[in-house]
Amino acid sequence: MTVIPLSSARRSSPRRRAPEIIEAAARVFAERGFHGASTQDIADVLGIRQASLYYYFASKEEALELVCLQGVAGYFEAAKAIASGKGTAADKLARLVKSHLSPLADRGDFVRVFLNERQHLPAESRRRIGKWSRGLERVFEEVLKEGVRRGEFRADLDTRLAVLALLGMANAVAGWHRAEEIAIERVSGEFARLIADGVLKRPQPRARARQAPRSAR
Amino acid sequence: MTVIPLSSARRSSPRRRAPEIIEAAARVFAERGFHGASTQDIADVLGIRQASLYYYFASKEEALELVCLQGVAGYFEAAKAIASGKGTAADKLARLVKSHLSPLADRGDFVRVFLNERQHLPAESRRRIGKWSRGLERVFEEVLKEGVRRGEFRADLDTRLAVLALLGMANAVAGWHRAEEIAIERVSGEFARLIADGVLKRPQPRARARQAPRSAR
DNA sequence: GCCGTTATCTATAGCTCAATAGGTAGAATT
DNA sequence: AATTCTACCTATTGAGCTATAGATAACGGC
Repeated sequence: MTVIPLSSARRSSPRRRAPEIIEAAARVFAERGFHGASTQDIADVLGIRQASLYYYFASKEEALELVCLQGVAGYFEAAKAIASGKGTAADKLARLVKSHLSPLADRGDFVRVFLNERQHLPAESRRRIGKWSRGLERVFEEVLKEGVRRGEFRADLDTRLAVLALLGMANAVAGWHRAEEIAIERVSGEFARLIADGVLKRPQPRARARQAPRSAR
Repeated sequence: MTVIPLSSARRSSPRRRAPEIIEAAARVFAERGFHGASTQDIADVLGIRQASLYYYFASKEEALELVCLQGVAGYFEAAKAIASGKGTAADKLARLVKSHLSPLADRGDFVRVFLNERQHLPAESRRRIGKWSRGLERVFEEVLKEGVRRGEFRADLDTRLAVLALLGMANAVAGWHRAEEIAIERVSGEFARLIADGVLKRPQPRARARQAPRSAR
């Protein structure tokens, strides 16, 4: 018969030794977009032939999924660890921002591809990956709600909109942090301050009352 | 000879009656991205044949440029009018945000295409269009600097980073304002508040000292 | 009632691209 | 030493896409 049942099982295994290949894909996808990039472009980066790529992935779309997966990896876990840890809500928020921006330094291409190209994933993997995003939003929003409950944050804060604002602001960094020559550490700090205090100057606060005045929990 | 000098001059004129065509292009580009969309897709939206599109534009890239132009149109002028008008810096900032978000309501597709696809424009038109962006950033930054000078805003504010944060936050709205069912008016208000005040609750300010305590100018 | 213009159409050239088939040199395994 | 596996290669197919060429139907002006 025409069946070669091994091949499909085989094909999914040798991916272990392929980090270079997906890194090249990430670079190319980040630069030209998924549809704007050809598999030839990826091969050129690696110095191999176009067809040789198919030893490492079964389709261009699978390559995109692998890149996107590395683009979100760890975000949720890191955020959850911070949210369920110690500290005031304001402290947690600052640390969330910092932790959210730090991957830009060492795998910016992956993050950019996730942010800009995930829409071109086939429906199924898009939904699978989308869950991480929504989970992350939930973690951020819970910290905001906690802050409101504890009286640290404004009672009239729309936490949903605040999350979207915050993530929009943070994710946009991926778009310019190369062109602007500035360390992400610096950006994290400034953003945390901006989110907490805004731009307005206050009639200096007598006591720096950041500790929650309400009862525990 | 082989020259048909009329044709190229002709080609650029009948565009007057073509708003439907670029709107269809905007919709398709917004949905699938420039490279992910085919001219066939655009024709399908309009119910005409693929080749007929070339009566309205000379190339797919020109179509993208036309869409992008409508995606930025007016932003700079509106912002400049606000910046050079009356009011406190905080008021101006709030109005800038509102004016920046309002085009999303009636030409969201154009704005989205400008934001996400302008990178795929040919170098020349990309640079031409990029000037509007940079001009807009400058207007925003000048309002921020004015606020600092007048003592309305924090003296230690990094105005460049604040602009990027603010625009990142605002531009991200294009990505979700459909899915989240919320009026942009509402978003503008909440964002303006967020930018000014941040999320923190203050030990209630005695006097709502928003008027500049410094000398005029 | 002829003529130019406008807004389409059909047909197709020419190209790029993803993906498959099948081969092979060298390293590792037995 | 023979065999298997790994990491490529060459060659090609077939689909899809942009853009051009040339025809035409409807219509308004003269």
